[in-house]
Amino acid sequence: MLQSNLFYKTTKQPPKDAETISHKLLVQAGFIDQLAAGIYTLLPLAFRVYKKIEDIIRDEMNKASGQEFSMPTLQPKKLWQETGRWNTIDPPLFITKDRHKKELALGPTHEEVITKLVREHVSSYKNLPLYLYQIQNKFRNEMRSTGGLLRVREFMMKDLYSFHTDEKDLDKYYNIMLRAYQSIYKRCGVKAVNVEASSGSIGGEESQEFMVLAENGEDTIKLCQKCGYAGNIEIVKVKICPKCRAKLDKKKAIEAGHIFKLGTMYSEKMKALYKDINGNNKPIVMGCYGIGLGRLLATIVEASNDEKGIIWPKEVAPFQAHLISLDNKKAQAVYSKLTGAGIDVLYDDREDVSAGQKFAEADLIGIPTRLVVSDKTGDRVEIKNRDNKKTELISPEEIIKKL
RNA sequence: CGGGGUAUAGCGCAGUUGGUAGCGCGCGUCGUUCGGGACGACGAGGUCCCGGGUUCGAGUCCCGGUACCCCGACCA
Repeated sequence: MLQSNLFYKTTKQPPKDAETISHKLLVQAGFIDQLAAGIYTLLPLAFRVYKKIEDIIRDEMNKASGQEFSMPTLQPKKLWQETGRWNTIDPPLFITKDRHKKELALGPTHEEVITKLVREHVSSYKNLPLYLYQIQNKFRNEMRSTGGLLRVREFMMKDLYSFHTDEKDLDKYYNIMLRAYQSIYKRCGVKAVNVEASSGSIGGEESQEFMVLAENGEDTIKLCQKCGYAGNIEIVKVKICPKCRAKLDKKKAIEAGHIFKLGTMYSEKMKALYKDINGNNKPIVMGCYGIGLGRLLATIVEASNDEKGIIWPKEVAPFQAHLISLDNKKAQAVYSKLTGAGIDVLYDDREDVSAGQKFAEADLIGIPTRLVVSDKTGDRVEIKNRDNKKTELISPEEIIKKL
């Protein structure tokens, strides 16, 4: 990609209203644009990162036997009245009306829709277990949006729902999801701790949140340094670890994912039943597993930056390498070699921009590998990683091997 | 929804006692620069958030709205 064609714009000054580091950097580096409170456009740079995160999540869900599909955003009131959540869900629903004055909600989550679907398609224990997921826009009528992409009113979310004959089978799959989630955060380059949590208005029996330690976190967790136990302060009121009795540390964290054992609360209310081996009707046992993609993107920035800008972890970076040209004739040849080898390169081909500005922008954007071609580099290329200062002169062929 | 703030050029801001709007960045043209956000000259760019009111005159004072941000409660 030629940088002269890339739709982006960097600024020296952070936006006036930005408080969190991810909000500042994502705006300054030209990744996002605010449309209204809690509503953001993902510009091409951010969209590239978003797609990488989506691919990782999709890969992990598929490995865990999830089947991807897509449910509607518009959800009829009638369905939500079956669970009683039309009026009680918090944050409240975004409600709209069709031309016949029928009320519809913009989906904040899909327990109702999927339970309706599954009760029609599943009738026997032979149809279970079942794992379905989607990656789709969610709408939440929050009282207040905060911190740029950290809490918004419209966002992309992966939600997987699992259906089982009994609690034991749910427990088994819940642990598979737990590991899949840990793998997602690891691949996205952030350290997440899973903590015991309260289930909020989703409800259910047990839930765990995945917390990324960060100054700007809205949550506080209690962490045991000795045995690794962690819990949200919403439920852990004690000062001493319930597992090993060591002292608990309080830490600020961002909730980057949440998984729930729903049990039979939805299936009972909505009559989602299956016949067991003896021909008896039983409520389907359910679990749900959610992760917000935009929040994860911002969380990565919160966890990985320096005074100059963002430092993207390799697997989610918008480009593999940032080729900076201080000599276009030579750089063009390097660019052709790299793209010919299938490497995704952002090539700063601009001729009317100073070297200093190119470097400053490169640091701000945060692509992990920086390549420079100039009259000083001879027939080689200077390579430098975003997260350290060491530079090295190597041949284009060696770069292809390294990347 | 309760409390606190802000609103002036694309962005960040200044604007004195009420006298008809300016700075920095960015943008355009030209020239000089060219390895850490270069410099000069010229230039374009305004519903001073909206609606009323006071006044000879309102960015500025008064009243009423709206939007956005922060703290609280809730969430991925």
